[in-house]
Amino acid sequence: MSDSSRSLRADSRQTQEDILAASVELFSQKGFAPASMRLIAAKAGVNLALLNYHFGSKLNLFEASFLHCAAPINAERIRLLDELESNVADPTLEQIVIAFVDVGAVGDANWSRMIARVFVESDEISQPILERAFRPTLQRFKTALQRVLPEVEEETLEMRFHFLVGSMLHLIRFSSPLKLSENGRKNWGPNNGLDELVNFVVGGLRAGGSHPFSDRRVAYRRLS
Amino acid sequence: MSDSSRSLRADSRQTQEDILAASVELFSQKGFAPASMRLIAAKAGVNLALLNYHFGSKLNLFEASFLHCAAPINAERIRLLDELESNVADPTLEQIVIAFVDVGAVGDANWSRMIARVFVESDEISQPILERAFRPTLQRFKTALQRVLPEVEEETLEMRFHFLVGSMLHLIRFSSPLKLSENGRKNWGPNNGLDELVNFVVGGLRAGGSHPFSDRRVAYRRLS
DNA sequence: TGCTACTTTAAACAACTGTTTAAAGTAGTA
DNA sequence: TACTACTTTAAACAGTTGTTTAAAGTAGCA
Repeated sequence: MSDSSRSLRADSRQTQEDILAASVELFSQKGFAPASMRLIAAKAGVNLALLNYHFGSKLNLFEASFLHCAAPINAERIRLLDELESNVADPTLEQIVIAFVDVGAVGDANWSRMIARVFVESDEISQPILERAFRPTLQRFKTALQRVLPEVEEETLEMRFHFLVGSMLHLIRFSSPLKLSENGRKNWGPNNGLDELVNFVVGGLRAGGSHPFSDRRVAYRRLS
Repeated sequence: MSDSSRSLRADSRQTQEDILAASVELFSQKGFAPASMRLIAAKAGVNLALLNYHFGSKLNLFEASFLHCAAPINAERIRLLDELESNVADPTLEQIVIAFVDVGAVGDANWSRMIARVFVESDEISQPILERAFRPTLQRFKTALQRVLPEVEEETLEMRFHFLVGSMLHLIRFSSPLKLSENGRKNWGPNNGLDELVNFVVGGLRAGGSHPFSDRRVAYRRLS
């Protein structure tokens, strides 16, 4: 069973790769429910039953598709952070953010869209998958961020990291923002808006505000 | 047909309200596809055929559910902004952001989750619905933001507004961030993290960085 | 060649999907 | 009471869903 020279012929591996490529494309574009097994099988050019034969169930296939994209992306993130910390005396906040956010270089555009998709599936599907896949990476970056932002409280930093992820996922989800004017789509410039994203989240992570929102809101509402 | 005293008895209106309440709850929690018409009908306590009778199709019901939540929320946003601009000589960036972000006071928690859900459905479903419902509100706030942030270029500001929306949706989607440590969920403090969100996006909107990302990345990558 | 383990196939399964239909029910009007 | 317009109901429609099954196919080994 574990003898790799006898089991797993070349055809089987190729089949599994074809299935994964097709499912990543369809899951990332349509989401879990609308991407049917038959659609995936057709796009992969394989028999329908092979999906269940090789991956067990649709949910397993979804998780496998996610890990197929998330693992190399997170590995690259860690690699960039390692490289940064071993080569530079004092990594800047910007450099750390870039190492986390610039995931487009790994795989194709569908890979990051696949990850973004998992974040918005219903909790039963996404929660267990996400926590296992991302905790180590998030922990590493949190530590790195704490070093360059010692003045930010730990809980505040975690939330700001959370917002960073939200901005990034939103950028991945939409190739362009909801258009504000009538005349078509805006030009996103170079890097698909990544440079603007970095500026934004660096500003957010560094934000100084510490007044509790509730006080300000009360004060503001009393104006009227 | 437009005679309101004859058509639309009380029972019919009640039925439609029950259907809308149930569909908002199920659509917001499960998304479009997994929330079946039968599930919605059961939760509303009405006959299955009434959903199509009153709303035409599932997609129409989805759109109606969205508008049921989005319209009052956007109205409240505009109202707060109007109030702000007519009562205060120079509204601060923080006040404008709060007027946009503090949507929890309208309806219940499902309302904002319903809106967040539409943003992550597939493009065919969400794109036309979103643009029509949000363009006026986004335009108004964009103008208000431009006034307090004259130093930020228009396109940059639009993108930063885009990231603001992403952070907000992410906060709505997750009641708590992916936990970074083993010991359960973090405490989100008062206002469900809204105060932290405001600090973060205000910092991001004010961010000074204007160096193009591509240059920095090249420089950074050459370090290794 | 016969044997074994693995892979692929077409067909079928039961359950569920959104939607429609025709009939029954309801209430106000003439 | 008969008439009208509107609402509700149970049942059925045709199509799709994920998954399973039994048979056929394939390749390496004795």
